[in-house]
Amino acid sequence: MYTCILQVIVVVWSMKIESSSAPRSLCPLSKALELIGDKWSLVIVRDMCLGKKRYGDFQQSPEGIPTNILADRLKKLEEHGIIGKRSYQQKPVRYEYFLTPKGADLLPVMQQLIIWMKKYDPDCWTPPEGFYDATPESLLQAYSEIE
Amino acid sequence: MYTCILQVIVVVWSMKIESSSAPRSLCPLSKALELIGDKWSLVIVRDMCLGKKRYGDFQQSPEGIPTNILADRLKKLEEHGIIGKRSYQQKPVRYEYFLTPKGADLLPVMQQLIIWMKKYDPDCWTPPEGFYDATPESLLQAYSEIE
DNA sequence: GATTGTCGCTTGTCTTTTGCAAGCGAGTAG
DNA sequence: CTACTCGCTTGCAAAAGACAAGCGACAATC
Repeated sequence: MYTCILQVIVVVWSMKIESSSAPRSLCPLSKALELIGDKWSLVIVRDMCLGKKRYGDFQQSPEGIPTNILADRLKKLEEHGIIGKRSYQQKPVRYEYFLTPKGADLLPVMQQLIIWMKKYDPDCWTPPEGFYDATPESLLQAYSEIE
Repeated sequence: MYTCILQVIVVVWSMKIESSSAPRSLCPLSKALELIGDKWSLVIVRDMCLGKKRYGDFQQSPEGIPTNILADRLKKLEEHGIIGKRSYQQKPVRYEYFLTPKGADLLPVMQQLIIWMKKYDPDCWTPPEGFYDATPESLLQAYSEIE
């Protein structure tokens, strides 16, 4: 009897711990929003499109992302395969971040968001030259040229 | 002296009350995320694209949006001109919601999000026939055909 | 005509997330 | 030895979110 109750508790707990909980639905829009539907994730991806790589780079963006949120988002974006990291020095070991193909493929989403916002809020900034012409492939190309 | 302090308090308060606070930056992506960068807003817009109009319709979506969040988002989306509402009955007065041109123009954003998610998570649902071919204009057209 | 039910919310309460500031460890520079 | 940088982590208060219950204005039913 009590054993049974304990088992239920354990199961409920393990459900909370393992695999970041079940999706709300299998709708692709809803699932996408569960991954990147917040105010900061795409700002970080934007910065990476613009060539930023390091923790300090992201911190210096004009939006002023809180440092604990930045650390959390970098971890989640990596868990979801949107970004990757590699160490750029030992002693102490430090990492720089880069877009994976999955992350680069978010470019069309951001382009559409920007087109939409520019249309209804003309005061906001104009993206850098060639931004609308960029493709996920051209972003990844930029990485391979560096190495 | 005390008058001065009171003035300061009034100014700070009025800054909080008027116009929903200053944007983090004028970057169009960042501003767009401040409007619709959350897990629920685009789910509601999606439902409206699919022809849902009423509070109860939105509640019945498979994601199960909490009712207070739904009320809050409908209010905010209306404040930002993304949706509108009109009464469909008196006694008691009840409203139904519809996409404005600004709201309908979010369709390309959602289409790109869905393309992205389908590419990296093939298990999720396939959108209804003709979804990718729809345009903001065709969504608004649907409204005018009803009346 | 009292009761039950529906619709579109609002309210209360608790939990989670966010924002801000401070701290910290492993180094380098002076 | 002290000061400083970088990339975080920790602590805490405030805001937002989730869940359940309630509510007002009616329509339908008993």
